[in-house]
Amino acid sequence: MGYSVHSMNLLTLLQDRIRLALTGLVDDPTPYAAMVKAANDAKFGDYQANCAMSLSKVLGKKPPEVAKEIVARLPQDDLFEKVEIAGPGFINLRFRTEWLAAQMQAIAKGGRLGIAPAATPKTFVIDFSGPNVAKPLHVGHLRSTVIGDSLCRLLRFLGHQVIGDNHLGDWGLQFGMLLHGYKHHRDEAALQADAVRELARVYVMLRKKVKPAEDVEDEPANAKNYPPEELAESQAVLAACRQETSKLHAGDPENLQLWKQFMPWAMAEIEAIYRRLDIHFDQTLGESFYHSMLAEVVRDLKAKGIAEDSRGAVAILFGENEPAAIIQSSHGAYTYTTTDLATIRYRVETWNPDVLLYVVDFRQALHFKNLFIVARRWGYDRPEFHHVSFGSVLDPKTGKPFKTSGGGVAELEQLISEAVQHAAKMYEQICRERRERGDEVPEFSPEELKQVHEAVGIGAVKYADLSQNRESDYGFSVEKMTSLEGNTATYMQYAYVRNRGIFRKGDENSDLYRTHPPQVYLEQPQERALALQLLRFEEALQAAAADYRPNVITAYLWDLAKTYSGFFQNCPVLKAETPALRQSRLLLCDLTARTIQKGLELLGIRTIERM
RNA sequence: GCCCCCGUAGCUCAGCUGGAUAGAGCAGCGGAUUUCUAAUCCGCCGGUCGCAGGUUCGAAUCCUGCCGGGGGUGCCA
Repeated sequence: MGYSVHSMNLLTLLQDRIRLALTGLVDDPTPYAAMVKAANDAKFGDYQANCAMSLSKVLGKKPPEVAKEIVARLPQDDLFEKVEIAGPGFINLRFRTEWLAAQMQAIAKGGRLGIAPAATPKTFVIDFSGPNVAKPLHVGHLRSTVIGDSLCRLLRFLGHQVIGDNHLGDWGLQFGMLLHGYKHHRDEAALQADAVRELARVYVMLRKKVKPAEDVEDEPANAKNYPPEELAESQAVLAACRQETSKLHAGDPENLQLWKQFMPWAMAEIEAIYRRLDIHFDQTLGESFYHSMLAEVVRDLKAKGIAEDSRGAVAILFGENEPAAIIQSSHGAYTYTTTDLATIRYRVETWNPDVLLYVVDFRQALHFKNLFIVARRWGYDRPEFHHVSFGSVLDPKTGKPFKTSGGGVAELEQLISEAVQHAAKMYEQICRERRERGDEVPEFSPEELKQVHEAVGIGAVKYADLSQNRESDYGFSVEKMTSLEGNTATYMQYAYVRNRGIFRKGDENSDLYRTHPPQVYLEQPQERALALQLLRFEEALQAAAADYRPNVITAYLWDLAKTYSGFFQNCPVLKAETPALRQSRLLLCDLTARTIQKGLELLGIRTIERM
C-alpha cells in the first residue's frame, strides 16, 4: 500500500512516559508504569497515573511527594495541557487539545484508524465452532462460532497470523449411531426429500434409545429407573452403535462408503449457515482427518512413559485424587483426548504456532487443563495453550441450557430466521411510524430490504452474544436482542446510518476526508471528548485481544456511540458556523463512522448505509 | 466425597492483574426537539457489590471460612 501507519495508542504512550520518568527512581519501573489508566471521571483529566501511592512505601516518602517527583521528571514538551496531583497522590493528566486535534488529522489517513500492525506478529491457531456433523447446528454452537470468528478477525487485524480451524465432530460414536440408524430405521421417502433432516431424526431417535444404557454405565444404581426390557434393548442398541463405530474406524468398506455419502449432505447444511452468518475458516480438519495418526500417538505416549496400561485401558494419570485421561478404551477405541493430542502435534508441526486457542464450552475445563498438561509432558512446551471458555446459552423460559437433542426448537437456523423476521417486523413498524410523522423513509428494492433485515437480525444475534462477558451464561431472547434501545447491534448500525446520512445530505465525499484530512478544531467539550474516545480504539482492541474478550469491543463501541451522540446533539455539522469548522466536524464524523464500521466488522457484524 | 465457576439496582448484566462518590441498559417517573432519518437525547428514582472475618493508606476486585446456585469428576464429546 505504501502508506505509513500513524500509530496512536494513548495508553502505551503514557506508560512509556511514566516508565521513563521512573527510571532511576526504582529498579523496575514497568509494574508502576502499568498503573496508568483512563480517568474514571473527565473532571480529573484524561488519564491518571496511580503509582505514587504504591511507591510511597518503597521510596519512604509521602505519596504526594513521590507524585511531585514523578511529575518533575516528565519530559517538558507540548503533550499535556495540565498535569496535577490530587487526592491521596493521583497524577491527573490532560492532553493538550491542539495535540488531540492533530492526531485526528494524522489517523484519518490510511485504512487502519491509527492502529499499527503488531511489531512482533504471532501465529495463532484458533479452534472454534467444531459442530457435531451428525446433527444440525443448535444454539449451543452459536457462542463458539461467533466468539471464535470474532477473535480471528480481531487478531488478524492487529497484524497476527491466524489460522481458524473448524475441528468437526465427524468420526465418533455419533457416526456409529447414524450408521446404525440408517441401516435399521431410515425412512427412504423422507431421505429422498430431505436427507439431512432425516439423518437428524434418526440420530435424535438413537440418542434417546441409548440414553438408559449410558445412564446405567455412569451409575449402576440408575438401573432401577428403567424397565428391564427397555434397558436391555438400550444396551443392545448402544453395543450395536459402538460396533458400527468400530467397523468404521477399522475401515469397513460399507461404513466408510456411507460415511463419505453422509458427509457432504451434512456439510451442505452446516456451510449454508456459516455463509449466512458470514463465518469463515482457514481450515476444516475434523476428527476423521486425525484418525490414522491415533495409533502412533498412543504408541509414542506409552513409549515415553507418559501413558500406561491401567484398568484395561491406556490412560494418562495425574495424581491421587485426579481422574485419569483415557487415550484408548478397554474396547480399543480412541477418545477425544487422543484426537486432541494428535491435533496438537499436527498443528505444531504444520504451523508452528505461538498460541493455540480452544473456543469451547466451560464444561470442558478439566479436559483442557489435562490436555495442556499432557502436551507439555509430551514436549510441546513452546506454544501457549488457552481454553477460551464460555458460559451456556440458556432458554429464558426454563433458565436451563437449551437441550442438544430431542426437538427442533433450538436449531440455530430456526433461531436466526426468527431473529431476522423479528427485525423485519420491527423495521416495518418503525417505517410506518416515520411515514405517519411525515419523515423520510429510505426506498429499497426487495433485495436491498432483505439485506437490511439480514444485517440487522443477524447482527442482533451476534452482538447479544459478543457483548456478554463470555464466561457468563445468558438467556437467548430474540425480543431482547433485536431491541432497538440500549447496547445492541441495531443501535450501533443506526448510529452509523445517521452519520453516513450527513455526508449524503451535505453531498460530501468522505474519501476526501481520508486522502486530504482538513485541520481539526476541538472547541466544544463534546468535540474534544469524541476525539479522545476515537483515539482509544487501539486501547480497546488490545485489551480485547489480551484476554480474548470481544465484549471489550462492544463496550468501547457503546461508549463511542454515546460520546458521538453528545457531539451530534450539540455540534451542528453541515450548518457549522464556518466552512473550516464544518470540514473539521465532517472529519470527526467520518472517523466515527469508520471506527464503528471497523469495530462491528471485527465482531463479524455488517453495517448498512441506509435503514 | 473431591475439584472448578458464579452470587453487584426490581430485571438483564458491565466492572474483578486493588485506587477518588460502584456503572450501563431495560422497566418506572419527568422533560427536550419548527432535526443532520425520533431505532434519538437529557434528568430523576433505584445498591449492606451473598454473609462474616483478614491483608492494605485504600477491597466489588486479593486471602480464609460459611450460605445459596451451576458445572465437572477414568473408558461420550
